[in-house]
Amino acid sequence: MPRVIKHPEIRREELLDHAQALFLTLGYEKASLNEVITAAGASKGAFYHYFPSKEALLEALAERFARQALAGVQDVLDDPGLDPLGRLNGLLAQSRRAKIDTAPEAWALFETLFRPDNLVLFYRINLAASASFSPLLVKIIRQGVEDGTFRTFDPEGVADIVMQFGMATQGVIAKAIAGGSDADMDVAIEALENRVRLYEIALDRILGLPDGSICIGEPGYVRAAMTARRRTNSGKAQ
Amino acid sequence: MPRVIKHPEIRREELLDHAQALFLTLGYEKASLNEVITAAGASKGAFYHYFPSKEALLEALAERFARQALAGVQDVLDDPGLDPLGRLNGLLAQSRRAKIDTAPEAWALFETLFRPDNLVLFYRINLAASASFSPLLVKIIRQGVEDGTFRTFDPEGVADIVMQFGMATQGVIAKAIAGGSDADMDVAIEALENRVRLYEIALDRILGLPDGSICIGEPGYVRAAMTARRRTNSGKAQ
DNA sequence: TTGAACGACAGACCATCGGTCGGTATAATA
DNA sequence: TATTATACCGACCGATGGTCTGTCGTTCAA
Repeated sequence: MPRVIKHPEIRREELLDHAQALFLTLGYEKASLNEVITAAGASKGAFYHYFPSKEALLEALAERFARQALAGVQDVLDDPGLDPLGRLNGLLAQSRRAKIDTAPEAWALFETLFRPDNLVLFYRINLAASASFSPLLVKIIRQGVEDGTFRTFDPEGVADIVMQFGMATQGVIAKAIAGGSDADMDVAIEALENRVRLYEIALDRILGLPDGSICIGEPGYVRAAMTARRRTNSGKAQ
Repeated sequence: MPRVIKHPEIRREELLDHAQALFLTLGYEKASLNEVITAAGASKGAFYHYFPSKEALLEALAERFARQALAGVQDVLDDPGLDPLGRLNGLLAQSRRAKIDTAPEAWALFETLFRPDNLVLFYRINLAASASFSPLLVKIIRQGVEDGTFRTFDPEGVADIVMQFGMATQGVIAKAIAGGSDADMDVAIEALENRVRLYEIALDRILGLPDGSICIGEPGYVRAAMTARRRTNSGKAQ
């Protein structure tokens, strides 16, 4: 093969792109480095020039995901007109929105990210996401406690639970997507709607808020978004 | 090597035992099949006679763990004198007890099970445990809803959240164990106590129970158990 | 008592994997 | 231009999970 020299950033991104595609379709363990390398049109030497190991590639990929997720809620984070409750609700709603009515490619991503094969990748993304989100959540909750809107004896614990809830809804959404038949899908949507309500209730309580303060999304929102999505998909299929 | 023939069940258990030891100390990926096989005093042929793949070995190991966990709460499950709330509390307390003041070898197990290396194994165990516990939880919750002690619109969702809580406390306990210094340990214990309270509050709420109904353990219990444990350990060390 | 059938086991062997290394072409710097 | 540093190449390596052929011992029908 002729020698090809690219801008380091581009080469690195290409490696990450193809790693992402292959890790998601085959799973981290089953996708071999050689596949990633040839798919990216690079060589062993090039790869190991950028990443010290396959593991490091996974790590970098997880960080990139986390960075993107963080960027997606940056405006909610920066908005100076939001009080702690508003910001928390905004965060929850935004993360939910990002999962449900997002671009098709990201949608497909979610679909695959929850396959058992992708356990490792998923876990690393969660870890990276937790590392960047948790401190922000803690800060918001602390602020809320100070100004009296929240009431809790364990801000870190609450932040952890909020993260958990986020992750759990992802799992439920994944089930909803993966469900084969329309009936499966309906059941999954119902489950997701219920789960969101459950989380709202629990969060209200552990934050010492009056009922209905935490509002991740209006009832029926999920169903509406999902059926819209389904129409688009079947439209494409025809 | 001379040919050794053992009773199939014994051979299988031996393979599982040594796999457990090696998977836990080295992690699933880093522990090689050959190591497991030689440790168990078997051969490649023997191994592949019992398990179709390394993956299957992991699966079988996870199932064995789940079975043991289930056996640990069997009495609570069977006790006919318990109402749904009592049974749920018993389950939560028992699972918490099993984690904290258990036999030293199981304690060491917990210590290692949460190392990042053991992600895959841990996940498989959780999966297997969820598969066997969730239906039982759902049944209990349904019963509680019928006889009016619980009030919820989504028993499955609540069951899922209960499972999640269980898993999450495991993580917090692991941190408490892993914490190096006594100060770290104290912080972790504090965090765990808080987290347990948080869960109790949240569960009370999503089950429509009056405050204080869900009681995973009296305040201070964790600290007491942990310091007792610590004394034993330092006693041994001297 | 034999011998076919089968379960249990042994271990040589294989493709492939992640990772290494010596080397080369290009860019940057002097 | 000379020298160094960067980006890249691909042959090569040991180890790994997995396969395959074959052997030993038991069982049980004839």
